[in-house]
Amino acid sequence: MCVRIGELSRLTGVSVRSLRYYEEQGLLDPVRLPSGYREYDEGHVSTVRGIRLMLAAGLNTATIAELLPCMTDDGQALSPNCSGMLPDLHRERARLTEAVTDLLAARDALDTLIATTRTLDPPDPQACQALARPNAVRP
Amino acid sequence: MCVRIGELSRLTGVSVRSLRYYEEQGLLDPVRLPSGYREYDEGHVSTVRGIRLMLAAGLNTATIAELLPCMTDDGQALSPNCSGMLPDLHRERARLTEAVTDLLAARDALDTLIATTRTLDPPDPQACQALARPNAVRP
DNA sequence: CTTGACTCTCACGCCAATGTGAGGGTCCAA
DNA sequence: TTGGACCCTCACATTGGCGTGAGAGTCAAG
Repeated sequence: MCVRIGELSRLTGVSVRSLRYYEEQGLLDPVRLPSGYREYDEGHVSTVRGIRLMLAAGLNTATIAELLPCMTDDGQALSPNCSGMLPDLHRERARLTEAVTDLLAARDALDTLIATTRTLDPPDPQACQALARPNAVRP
Repeated sequence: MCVRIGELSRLTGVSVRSLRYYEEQGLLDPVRLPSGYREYDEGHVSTVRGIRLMLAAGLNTATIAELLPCMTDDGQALSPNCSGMLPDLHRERARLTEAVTDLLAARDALDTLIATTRTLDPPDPQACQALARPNAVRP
């Protein structure tokens, strides 16, 4: 299987621009034809899927670049291939957990606002001038 | 209580630059002395804390600017002052929930990677070139 | 009055991933 | 051979929260 960048883009749903960017960041290295065209194979499809997964997890390209060499293509996706990357993975996991904690804390704050608002439910909604002025701040 | 920006920065642990930025974004409006100096009070301290909480939760300043006018300072937490914001609050709550879901999904993906790595535990650790690079983890 | 700490307002820089567009080659089918 | 689809390489723009520095004013202590 030999595809050029446009086809790989279609296969993966990732923009051509992003594919070139991943290459620039050392995440992909397609074969170059004499014309300068990039040529990819099935392995690259899996790699791109792995990249997207990790990006979605909030990892940056530098981290992904470290992890990729440790992964092998099992035909469907990438799976890790060496245990040395475990500390990195755990670190990233901790980061995600912390992010979740932050979000939940903020959501709790929102919930408090919502609950209190419901119980107060002021008889004079007009009292909140801010409703008329989108950008207004504390009066 | 009357503090200027440097002291507020010390009280909140937020940089002077950030405090000015929050003002620029409509999140704070300190009194201005004739000299042009900003002057803050205790209420601003709580406001800044609220801002940091929401920023940490991934809300942007525009959203925070919408929420802030509906809060009053009760010393520790912030409580709502108008019910007109309820739909917005619910919308933000939903967004936060979705963000949490996404992060958890990403974390699950990471967990899968971690679990697979553990079980594979390759017989040839040297195969992972990443381990030899400066930024690599545990030698 | 001087000095030094503090403050002010611009205004440019940075990061990260990606969009966008210019200007120009390549390939293939009609 | 031509035209249109595809590809190339720059290179600048974007978004948001903030760092940083220049040039200048303010203020209180010595």
